[in-house]
Amino acid sequence: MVHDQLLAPDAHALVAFLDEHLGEGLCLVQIVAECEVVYVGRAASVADAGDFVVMLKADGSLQVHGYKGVKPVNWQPQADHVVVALDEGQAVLTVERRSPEEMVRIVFLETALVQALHLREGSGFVLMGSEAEMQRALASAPGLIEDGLTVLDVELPTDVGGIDLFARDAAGVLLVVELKRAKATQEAVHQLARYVGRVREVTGEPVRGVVAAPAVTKPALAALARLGLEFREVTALPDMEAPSAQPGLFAVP
Amino acid sequence: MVHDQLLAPDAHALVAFLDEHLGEGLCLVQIVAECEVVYVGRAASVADAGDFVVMLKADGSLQVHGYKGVKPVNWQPQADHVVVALDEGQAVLTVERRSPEEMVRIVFLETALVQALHLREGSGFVLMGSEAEMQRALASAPGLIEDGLTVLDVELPTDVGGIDLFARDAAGVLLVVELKRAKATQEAVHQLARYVGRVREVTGEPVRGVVAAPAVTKPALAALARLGLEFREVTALPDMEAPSAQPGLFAVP
DNA sequence: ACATGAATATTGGAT
DNA sequence: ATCCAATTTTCATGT
Repeated sequence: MVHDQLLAPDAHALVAFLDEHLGEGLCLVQIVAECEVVYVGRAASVADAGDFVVMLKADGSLQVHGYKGVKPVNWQPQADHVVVALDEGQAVLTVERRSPEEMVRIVFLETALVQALHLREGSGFVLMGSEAEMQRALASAPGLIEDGLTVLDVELPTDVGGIDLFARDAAGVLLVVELKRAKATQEAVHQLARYVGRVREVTGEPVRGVVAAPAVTKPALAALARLGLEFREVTALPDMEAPSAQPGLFAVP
Repeated sequence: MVHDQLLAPDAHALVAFLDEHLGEGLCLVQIVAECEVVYVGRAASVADAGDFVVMLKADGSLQVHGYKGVKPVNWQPQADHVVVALDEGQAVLTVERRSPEEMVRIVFLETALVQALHLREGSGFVLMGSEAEMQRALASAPGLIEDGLTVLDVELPTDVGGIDLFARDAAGVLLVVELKRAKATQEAVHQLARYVGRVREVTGEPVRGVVAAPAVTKPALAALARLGLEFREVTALPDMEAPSAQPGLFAVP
């Protein structure tokens, strides 16, 4: 897994190391160094000298990590051009990308460590509790929202956006459902209001609107009331207090 | 910068290493290993055995990186609880967090490398081209949007959200500006329409609406036309074709 | 290539 | 603590 490693290389050694390993197949290269980072593209930024972990993956993605946070200080997704060179005695890494046109340039002032890793691809990954999954679950069991619902459509496109769930209630009234996998905010309410308004215009029928989410913010609930819309609590994941729901998977000892 | 390092440690050695270094001050710990990762919280996920780089920062944030992409396979921002233990002969790392309640659990099957780094905090970081900066620039030079504008307010709160820029045009007509630092989409148009509608209701005056952005999507432009709203091109960054705009900073040889 | 919308979004700021 | 809005959002997906 650890392919190669160099402690405290000088600029020449660093450049040679990167030249050798950057082109390689499934190689992840890391550099721990004091460096300066400049970014120009969608925005522009300058990071003065500091200690960072620079991570270069085989797909051309770059990230520069500081001492805190999940988010890198600087990054570049899927760059098409990675160049390393000696410039005035210092190793300089330039990562470029077309579309959008942007660039990260890293000057290595003092390198503590450079290493090349070989990461075999993980075999399987499963995620549960996405909004897409919620949508499927509710479409096949609309009683979770309300008894007597008949689902007419899922992800129904309108000229103001796609309606998550479109149905008719037990009384035959049209119902638009806006789905959120996390706590619903005012934005969700505005979205719903837009859809409901459009459906009313198009059909000429009365239309109910429901935000379905595990929770609502207080202002969002007030906005719903003001607009004559509704909230229904729906959870994205099976209740973890009830371990029988998904035996094995959620049983974390 | 490289505080400590262990190649191919067994489970005991790994646990001891982590116990020693995880508590330490400004310490970033990395583990390169074949492992399994389980996450339960806002959603839930399982990653089967694969090679990953696990990064633990001093602030309690965790990320698990695979062979590609800027985004980690699994992560946890600012966890409050990090525990490492031996479980059936294997090192197991558990990272927990309250609010929201969630957890990542990593079982290390075969560890290639563990290292503790000490990253001194970077001294300075400057970002240019944010929307906030655009707002300040336009507020102090509204002529960039249109001649004769008088700015009435910035970030004006209404009950349907905050208006980026509120002004009166040369003819004295109210004008609502929705600002976007990147290409404006239909979402921006809907937002603007909402603000304009609300301001019309409240003031009873005619109100113009403008999306100001470096570009618009074609559907968004159509929506603007349909709603009687306008688009104005405004760039977030000084033109990089004109290197004199910001001498030095944008001059990347 | 363009446009849209979700995300375990993360993060910072305001209330 | 809660809520909102920006983000170099990234990323997958559909057209």
